[in-house]
Amino acid sequence: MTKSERTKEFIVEKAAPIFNTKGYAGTSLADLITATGLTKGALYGNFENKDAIAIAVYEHNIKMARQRLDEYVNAQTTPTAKLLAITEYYRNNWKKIQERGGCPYLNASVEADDNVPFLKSHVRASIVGWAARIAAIIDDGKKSGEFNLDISSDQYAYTIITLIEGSIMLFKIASDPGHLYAGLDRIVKIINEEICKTI
Amino acid sequence: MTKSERTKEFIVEKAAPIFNTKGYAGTSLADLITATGLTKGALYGNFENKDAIAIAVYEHNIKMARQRLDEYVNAQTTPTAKLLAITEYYRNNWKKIQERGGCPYLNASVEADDNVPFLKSHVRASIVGWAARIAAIIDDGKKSGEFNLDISSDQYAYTIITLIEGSIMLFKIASDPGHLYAGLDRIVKIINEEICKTI
DNA sequence: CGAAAAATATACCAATCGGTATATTTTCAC
DNA sequence: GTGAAAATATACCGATTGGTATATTTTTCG
Repeated sequence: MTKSERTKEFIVEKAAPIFNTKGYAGTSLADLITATGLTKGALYGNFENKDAIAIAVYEHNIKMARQRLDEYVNAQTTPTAKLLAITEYYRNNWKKIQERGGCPYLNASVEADDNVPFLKSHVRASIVGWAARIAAIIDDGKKSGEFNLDISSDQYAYTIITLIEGSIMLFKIASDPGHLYAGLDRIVKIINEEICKTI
Repeated sequence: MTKSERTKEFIVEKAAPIFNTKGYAGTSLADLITATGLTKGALYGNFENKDAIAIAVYEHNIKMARQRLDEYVNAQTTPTAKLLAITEYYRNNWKKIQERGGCPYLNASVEADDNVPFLKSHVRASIVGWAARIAAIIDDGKKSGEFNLDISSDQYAYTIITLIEGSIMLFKIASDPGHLYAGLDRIVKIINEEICKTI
């Protein structure tokens, strides 16, 4: 790993929580200089401009979120347990999520869709990717005979995301994890009553 | 209505879509000057500062959203029909919601919670108010014998909001009303299977 | 109509914005 | 160790930021 690569990574890591809490429009180069302890020259020597940093930070935030979630999911073997693990991840990590400024998918979605066009395609793609991973678990469950064959994997993947993001919004603004728990309970209910085969 | 009151209202109306699309941090005074056709003097003669305009705009956006939703709800007589009317409102108005820059609750929630502290209390209060109105409908349904007595009105109110906001997020970023429809369908299912008495 | 008051426009302010050109330092291969 | 190259720091740029002081216009009321 070259010096440049290491510095790039360092900048992204330091900038990540700033962008996720203050948003793209709310984050200034001065914020990044303070957070990294570097100078403008170092930032512009490693990234073309602020937009490029924002994109790298978003991809980093998503990658980290995916990794953390995967740790939970991959620790399970059955599709049912994997789906439930997603809810467990959020149940056990709401405090860290709050500290990090919330869900990067939600934050970036809301800011990017009208206001930060260069991020929109990245956000869109990352959410499609997330849904695809959940849908793949559901597909596995269908193949293994654990899940109902007559449900749409894609549809249920998006329902799970809807409930996660909607409840994170309420949880964040109310500073009450109860809202998050309620959303997760609803997901568990759907897994048990609709996704899993109820013989 | 004094001149000042009329001008204040005029400013708020013109500024409303700007703030809802570009966000607080993304909206500049220059934007407001362009949108209103007024000058800086007129803006600062009617509002103390940009924050005051943002608050007035948020309250206006919420008031309008509530009015539009109330038109749907109040057109119905039974609690069941009133709850379903909420979903119908979103089903019929997704295009306008998209044009206006999305749901002001969602937009303001996500931006305010870390970044725009002076708005946070307003957003929080308005969401609590919204949930209370939905909960009141559910309470009516309990009294009339239409709804199950053993469900939490508050809990179901927040579940409805969770599904609306989560699906608006997906709908906006994917530019696909199908995500919104799916969320609304889920609400209808919950109304029919859990809120309404199933004798 | 005329004068006081209210409202709006204009001109200005310091601070900050993102970005660049250049000087200096650090790194790395030989 | 040395010299070229890469990386970082410094100093600067014009544009824009939110905000204010003052001049001008418009409204209101007797």
